[in-house]
Amino acid sequence: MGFVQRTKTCGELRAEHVDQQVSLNGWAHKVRDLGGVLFVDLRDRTGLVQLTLDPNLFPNRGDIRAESCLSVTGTIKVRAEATKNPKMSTGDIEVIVSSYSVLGPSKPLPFPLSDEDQMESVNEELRIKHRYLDLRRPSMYRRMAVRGATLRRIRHYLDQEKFLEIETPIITKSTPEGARDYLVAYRLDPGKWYALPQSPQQYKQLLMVAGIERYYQIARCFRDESSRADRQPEFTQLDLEMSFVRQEDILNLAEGLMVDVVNGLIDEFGLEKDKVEPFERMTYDEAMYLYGCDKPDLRFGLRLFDLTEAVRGCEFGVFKGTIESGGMIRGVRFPGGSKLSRKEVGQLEEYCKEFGAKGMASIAVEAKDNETPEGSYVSPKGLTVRSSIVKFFTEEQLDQILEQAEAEAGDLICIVADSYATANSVLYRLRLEIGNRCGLRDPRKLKYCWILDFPLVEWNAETGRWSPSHHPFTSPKDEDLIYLDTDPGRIRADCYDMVVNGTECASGSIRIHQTEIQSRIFTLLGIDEKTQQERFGHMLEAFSFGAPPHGGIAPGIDRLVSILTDTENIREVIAFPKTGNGYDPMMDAPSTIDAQQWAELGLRLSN
RNA sequence: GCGGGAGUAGCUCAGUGGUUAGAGCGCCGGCCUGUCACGCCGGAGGCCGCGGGUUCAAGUCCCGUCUUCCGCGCCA
Repeated sequence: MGFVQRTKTCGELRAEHVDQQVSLNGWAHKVRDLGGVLFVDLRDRTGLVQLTLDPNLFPNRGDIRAESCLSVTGTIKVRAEATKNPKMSTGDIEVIVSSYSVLGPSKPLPFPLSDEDQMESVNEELRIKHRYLDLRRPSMYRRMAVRGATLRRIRHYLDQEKFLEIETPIITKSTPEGARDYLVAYRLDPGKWYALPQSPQQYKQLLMVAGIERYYQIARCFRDESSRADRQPEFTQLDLEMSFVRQEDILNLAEGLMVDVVNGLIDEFGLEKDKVEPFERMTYDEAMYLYGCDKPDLRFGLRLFDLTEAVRGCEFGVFKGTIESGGMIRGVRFPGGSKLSRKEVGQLEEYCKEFGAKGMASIAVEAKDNETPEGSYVSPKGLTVRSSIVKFFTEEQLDQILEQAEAEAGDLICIVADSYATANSVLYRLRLEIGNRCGLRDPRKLKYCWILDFPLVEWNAETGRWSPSHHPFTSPKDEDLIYLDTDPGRIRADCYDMVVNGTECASGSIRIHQTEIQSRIFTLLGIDEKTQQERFGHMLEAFSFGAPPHGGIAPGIDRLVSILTDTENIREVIAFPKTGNGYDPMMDAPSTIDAQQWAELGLRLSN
C-alpha cells in the first residue's frame, strides 16, 4: 500500500526544525475541534506533537478521530509565545498540516487512552482483552521498553562474561515432584504426555555435563498453580549455570550482573531509584530470627526481638503456657503505635490472627511526664508503660522487655506467643504492615541482600516426607553430609536467594554432580530406586560420565521489571498477560477443540 | 480448596426497599479561529453480571452461581 512515510518522529521535533517540511506517521491521540481551527495531538512511540489544520483546506476532517492511524505532511512553525505548552517537550512548535491521509480508521474506543490518570482505574480484564490498545499508552510502552532494555543489558553483560545463550525445549517431560505441570498430549502414542518446563533446570545441568561451562537463557517457565499479583502461569527467568565454580563465584557474578543492569537502567530511563549498593548477606537462620522470614525487607529496621528469657517465670498465663510447651515469646515494635486507640490495636490483633496467631499482646510505651500516675513503673531510661498485661511482670522483667525491644517513647510493643515458626510468620507480616503504616518502605530504595545456608530439606507433615527446600538437585554442604542418615533436617545446602525490598528475586544453588550423592538425596526424599530411574535416570547416568562441579541461579525478570517500574503486579510488565484463572480474554484461551482433534489425540472426557 | 472487595450507560462511578435508575467523560447533531482536561447548546444510549427466592413493591434484602481483583493454602 502506498502511503507517505515519516521523515521525522513526533517526539523529536523542536524549534530548531522551524520551517522544515516533515512527514509523520502515528495515531491521533487527542482531537480538539474549535471550528475555525482543528488541533490534533499526533502520537508515535517517541512522543506527542500538536498538528494544526485549517478547516478551509480540509472540509471533511471528520475522519480524524481518536486513535485513527495517520500519515501527515506539514511545516514546522514556532508557536506564538502565549500559545506554547510547557507541559509538552514539543510544546514550543506545531505542525501546520498541508496534507494527511487516514491509514487506519478507528471505531470509538472501549476505554479512553488519552488520559493516563483515568486509566489506572479501568477494569483490567477489559484492558487485557484489548491489550493492543492498552499497549499504545505511553506508560505501557515505557514498561515494555524497560523490560526490553533489561534483557538487552543482561545479554550484553553475560556476553562479556563469556556466557553462551542456548535454547532448551519447551515440550519436555513431566516432573511431578514440583509444581503442577502444564501437559501436552502426544498424538503418536495416545496416553503419553509432554509437559511444559517449570524451569530448564535439568537441561542446564546436562549442558554443564556437556562441557558448555557457561550457559544462560531468557527462559519461559510454566507452572499450573494459582496466580497472585506477582505470579503468572507463564513467567520469564534469566536462567544461568556455570561449571567449575563455588558458591562465592556465582554470588559475585549474579551480584555484579544485577548491579550493572539495574544501575544502567536507572540511568537510561531516569528511574526514580537510588543506585544499588553492594548486597548485604545473612544466613537463613539469621533472617528467620531477625525478620521472621527468608526474604526480609531491609529498607527499614524494626527487627524482631525475643522476650522468652525476659519474661520467663512471669505470671501471665498465655506466656507461661507457651514457654512451658516449648514456644517462644517474640515481638516487634511499632513506632508511634502508642497513640493507637483500643479499637485500632484490636484491628492489629485481628491482622495477626489472619496469619495464624492466637492473639497479640501489646505494651504502649511513653516518656514519664507530669500526667504519669504516682507509683507507676518507670524504667531506668525514664519510660513508662501502659498495658493490660503489665501487672503480670516484675520491674526487672519490664526493664528487660524494654531493653530487648529497644523501645522508645511512643512505641507500641507488639508481642506474639507461639511456636517459633508461627510467631515468626505472624511477626514477619506485622513488621511489613508497620513498615507500610510508618512510611518506611521507601519506593526510591532498592535494598538487595543474599540469604545463604538454607536447610537442604524440610519436613512435610502432610506427606510425612522430607521435601527439598529448593529442589532435589541442590548440593548439601560437604561438612553437613554426615547428618544425611541421622538428622537430615540439620543439613545446610549450598543454596542462596537474592532478595530485594522483601521480594525473592533470584534463587540458586550449587548442584549435586555425583551419581551416588544424587541417588542418596532422592532416597531421602522418598523416591525409590525404580522411580529414580524412571524419572531421573538420564541425570544419574549423565553424572557418571565425568560431570563437572557446577551451579547456577535464576533471577525472575517479571518481578525485577515490576519493581523497577513501580507497578503493583507483574501483569503490568507483561505484554499479553492472563487473568487470575489463567484465562486470556483477548485470545479467548483456553478454548474447546474440535472433534477431530479429540480423536487424533485418542482423548475423551470421562463424564 | 478458603477468606475479603467488586460487578449499574462505551469508560469511571453515585444510587436510604417506594414515581419514568442518575452524574462526569466518551459517542451523535449544531455552534465556535489558539486550544492543549477547549468551550457552549441539544440528543441517543440501561437484561442494574446471571438464576432463584422474600415482598404489595427489589439495582437495593436472602440463597445460589459466574467473572474479576487482593490475600491464604498451593507455588520441589
